[in-house]
Amino acid sequence: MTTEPAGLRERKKQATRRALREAALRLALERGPDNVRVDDIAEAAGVSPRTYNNYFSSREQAIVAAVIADRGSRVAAAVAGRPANVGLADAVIDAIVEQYAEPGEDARNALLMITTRPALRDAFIDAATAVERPLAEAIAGRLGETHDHTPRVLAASVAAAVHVALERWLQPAGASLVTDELVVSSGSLPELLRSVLAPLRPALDAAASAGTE
Amino acid sequence: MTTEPAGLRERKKQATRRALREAALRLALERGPDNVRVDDIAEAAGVSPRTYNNYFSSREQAIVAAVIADRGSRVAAAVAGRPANVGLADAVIDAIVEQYAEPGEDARNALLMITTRPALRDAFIDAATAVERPLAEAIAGRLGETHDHTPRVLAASVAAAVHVALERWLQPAGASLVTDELVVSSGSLPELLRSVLAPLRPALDAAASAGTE
DNA sequence: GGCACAACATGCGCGCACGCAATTTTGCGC
DNA sequence: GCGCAAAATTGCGTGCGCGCATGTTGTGCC
Repeated sequence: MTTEPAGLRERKKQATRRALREAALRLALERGPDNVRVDDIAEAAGVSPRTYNNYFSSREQAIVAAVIADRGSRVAAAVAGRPANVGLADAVIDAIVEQYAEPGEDARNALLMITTRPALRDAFIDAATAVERPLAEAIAGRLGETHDHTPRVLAASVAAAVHVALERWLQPAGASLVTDELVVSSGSLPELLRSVLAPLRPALDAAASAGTE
Repeated sequence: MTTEPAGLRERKKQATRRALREAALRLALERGPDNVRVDDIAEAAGVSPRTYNNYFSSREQAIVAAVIADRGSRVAAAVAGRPANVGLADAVIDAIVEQYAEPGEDARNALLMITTRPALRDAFIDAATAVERPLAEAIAGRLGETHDHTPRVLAASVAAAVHVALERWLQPAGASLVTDELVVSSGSLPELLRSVLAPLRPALDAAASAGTE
């Protein structure tokens, strides 16, 4: 299903893409992100600097992409893989939390580097938008063929909530607004994710029950 | 309430900001957006080019800002202004639709220009994110003092839905050729907005009823 | 196999975004 | 008024994003 044989053309493209993002991350970790120019990444990946920008539209994107990789499709697969008797809300929320649970040791200090540089931090947060499209298709699969905007909107909302969670999570110590209250940047990411996704539960449930009626 | 007297400092800043965005839009309409450099905008507004980037982080942002202006605070005000007996969902949805109903003749051909240039189109769509923060506060005001993430998440979801609507609205209908001009594919924007916001209704209602319990 | 075409890689050039440090303006207490 | 600290403006320099024109490589059709 997900195994497209694909032509030589497509395979080379994917190879170049992964070569670029891995080179970007490796160099950034070795010398620090500020001491890596686009030219260096391109050279390390064996392509011209101009070609780099055919794959990534910013320097930060490549570094972040190496950490995120294909989180989008993994989330989509996780949603699709949940048994049919669990509700849509649980399927989606569990899939998100599961895929954002941080794994490897190597990814951990990559994240450490990312969170310290504002530009990288922003790119990382924005990358959450990438789940929207695959997630929308997975949701559509569970809702049956509704050809309105519901799956897109739900997926976009979930992505937006994740966005909020990541912002909160990476916030150094926000200068609070009018009411300064003890806002602890707080607990684990999974916990935070469940917390921000909770308000969307009614919308997910409603869409699911509307689909099965 | 919203009328901060503000010091001279803040007033001059706002004046500069509006001078910049209005100059940007005017020049873009006069000569076409591709024939306007940031230096021109800065000069027309009477500031240095470097200062321009203290206010707007891209050339397109200023042009788009002139059309959007303070839609964020207008939406927030509209939400806050709805009588207390109408539900949160209706308050929010009506406020959004109302503020996105296109008014002036001048704004109309500005939109025409924006929709044709991809860079401007993207900037315009992304600008919908600006409603998030004011809307969150307005929602928080209606929900009473819940100090969890609910208002933020709901506002972000609404913004995301608007995002989807704008994408759909400005999409040149699939892989269309470059031949068209001003093709607004599907129905009216208000209609589209109500359609994409409908799936979020349960979430808004649930938050409201949880607040009043 | 060869040929026409489409997709991709590359070089060039132009503006642009932004960090940094120096300079001017604003707000405030005296 | 006076002076001083915070904030805003400005110039400069550097690297970057991308449109365009051109060379190169994979793909479908006969």
